[in-house]
Amino acid sequence: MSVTIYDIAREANVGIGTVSRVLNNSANVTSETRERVITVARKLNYQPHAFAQALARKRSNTLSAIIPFFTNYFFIEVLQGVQETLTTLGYDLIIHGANNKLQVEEYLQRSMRKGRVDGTLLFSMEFPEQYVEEFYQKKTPLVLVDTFHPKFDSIRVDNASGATTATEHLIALGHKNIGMVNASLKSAPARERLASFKQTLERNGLPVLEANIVTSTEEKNDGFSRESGFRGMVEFLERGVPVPTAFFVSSDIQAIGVLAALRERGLRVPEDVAIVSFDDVELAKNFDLTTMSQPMFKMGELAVKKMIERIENPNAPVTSVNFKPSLVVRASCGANKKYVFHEQ
Amino acid sequence: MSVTIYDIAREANVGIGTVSRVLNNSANVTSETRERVITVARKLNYQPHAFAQALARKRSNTLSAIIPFFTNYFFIEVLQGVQETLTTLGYDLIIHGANNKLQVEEYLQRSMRKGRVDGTLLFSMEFPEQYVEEFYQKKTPLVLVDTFHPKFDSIRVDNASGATTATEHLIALGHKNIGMVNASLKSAPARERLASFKQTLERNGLPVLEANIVTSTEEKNDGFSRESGFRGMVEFLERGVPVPTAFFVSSDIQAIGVLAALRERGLRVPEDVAIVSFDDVELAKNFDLTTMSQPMFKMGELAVKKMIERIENPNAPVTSVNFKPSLVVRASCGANKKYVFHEQ
DNA sequence: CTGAAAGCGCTAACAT
DNA sequence: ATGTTAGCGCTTTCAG
Repeated sequence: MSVTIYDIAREANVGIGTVSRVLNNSANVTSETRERVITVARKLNYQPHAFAQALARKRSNTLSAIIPFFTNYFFIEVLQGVQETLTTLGYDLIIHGANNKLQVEEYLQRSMRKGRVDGTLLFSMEFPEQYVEEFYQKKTPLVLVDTFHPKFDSIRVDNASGATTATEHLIALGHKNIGMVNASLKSAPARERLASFKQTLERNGLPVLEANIVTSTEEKNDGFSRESGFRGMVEFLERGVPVPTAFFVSSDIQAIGVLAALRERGLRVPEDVAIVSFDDVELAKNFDLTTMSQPMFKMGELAVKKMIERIENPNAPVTSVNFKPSLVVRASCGANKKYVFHEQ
Repeated sequence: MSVTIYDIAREANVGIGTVSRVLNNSANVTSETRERVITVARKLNYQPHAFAQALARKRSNTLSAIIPFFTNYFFIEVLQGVQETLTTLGYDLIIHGANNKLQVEEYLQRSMRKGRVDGTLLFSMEFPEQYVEEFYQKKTPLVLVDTFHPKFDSIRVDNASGATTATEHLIALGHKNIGMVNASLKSAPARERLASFKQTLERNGLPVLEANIVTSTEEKNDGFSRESGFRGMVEFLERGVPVPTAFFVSSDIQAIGVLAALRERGLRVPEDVAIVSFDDVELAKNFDLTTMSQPMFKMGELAVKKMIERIENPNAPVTSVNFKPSLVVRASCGANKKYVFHEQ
């Protein structure tokens, strides 16, 4: 069988209490006995039994993350931040991939299961209203990532700020007629990005033409997809209205579709049409997309920090932090001389 | 505090043993008392304490997966299969993202930590030789996914079969001069795909021209990247040799780069150059790539099944299953009339 | 400073 | 059929 503190205690001629004390670095142990215990533990290659610890400590040192398994991999990068941070803190991460609301609820249920996890992270999906009271009352540690609810801690991207920056960049480049290719309005980020886009236009004395805005009606991934961008732009071009000299696109993945549609029509990027998108996922680099970059890894790190704080202080006031995306200028906006990678 | 079997026992006027028995569906309980216990448990909203169970059962019902966090997301799809299957079996999944060998070793160490997990899944990375003995001796359940070691169970893609099918498809389409864009030879799949490509050519009486083979020397992700494909094809075109009428590309992601390089040179796909790639990740669909499809979700499912079998029978002979990829014909090979999506 | 003992919540062997 | 008891491995009083 595997080695326990009893084995160490026997071998080191001490009580198990002492062994536990040195293993946990708690005070009041002679450096002499401490040494002895440590030596024996190392010699025996002792490994603490996580569950026994969890049971005795009433704390599992593990978190769960409920993530959408279908998305554009934005969350994967955030998850990486979560996971690395957790590792340095000695926590483990259980993941639950959810593809629909039902599964989210099921996993939320599990999270309530006493003792299993110390807290849960919910990614990019709405927290179901019917669980609000329960989580709130029981003070189950919960941190929302890329989603929001006033009663729980959350970490988000400042869509308003990002859309504003993107639009202003296009305006600064001299564009007067700017369009937008948006995802489905079912998605909160899509709504927020649209609103700020319009406001920025107005604030700069530019007309807001509904004819220049295309909104996805696709179900899949709320229209944050390449096909959605492609079809959106194709439909737009068929409207026969004058083509704006620039477009703000609500995600990189859509922008890639937009690029294809534009090229099919013989329009060059950025010479004929400038593009600024949103997210800065790995692919954006490949397509030389100017885009609003989100500090995904950092968001993951912060999510963990918030969670730890919440676990340690269940009654602290709810916090919500918004990360302001930063503009990454590549070729698609035309600020640089380069052509867009795949359109050369 | 939360409700325990003691609470249920008291309320239902039975012993905790009985409560445990009905909760575990073990035999020998009057249906009358069973009813009573169940009713009380439900009324009290009893939730078993996972760690206490794990401690008593000496089984945690959780697995860990060590995954590369940087790859082309092939593993994400496999992971989804793993996760869903696990959920239906009542298992939990702890993930460890590793970006280098050191981290793999660290997580492997953790896996040995008694009691924490019942087994571990290692994805797409080599199992370090120095751990072989230890894992083998201790019979720590281990299943390798998309990687191989003779001493442990593994689930892989049959690269030889896939490369053969891909090459034969091109030959069947009438191509006589076929090139290959490969990833780094550091990667076993790349080596295997190359070998079968050559063999298939020979077997069909076609010449194997080294000048028609481009091999990536990129470190990052072993050359399985868009940039790698792009640069590879650009370099090839600069060699000035006659351009083959078809290419087998070792991954979808590289093929996307190849497409860009070809188009830059004014070569159309599939009219001037036909392409067949490998993987069938989400993007392949978007680019209308004819490719070798791997049943990723199924591989995940099977990995879990193998793991369960291994846990239940630690001494069973080691198994290794190879999934034969199947050809998915889209536009890039020219078998269909359609043009390649982004090149229209 | 340290040993002994009492749990943590549950399972399983042992009685009855 | 069901109650009782002894652990599972560890933490944490409580004495001394």
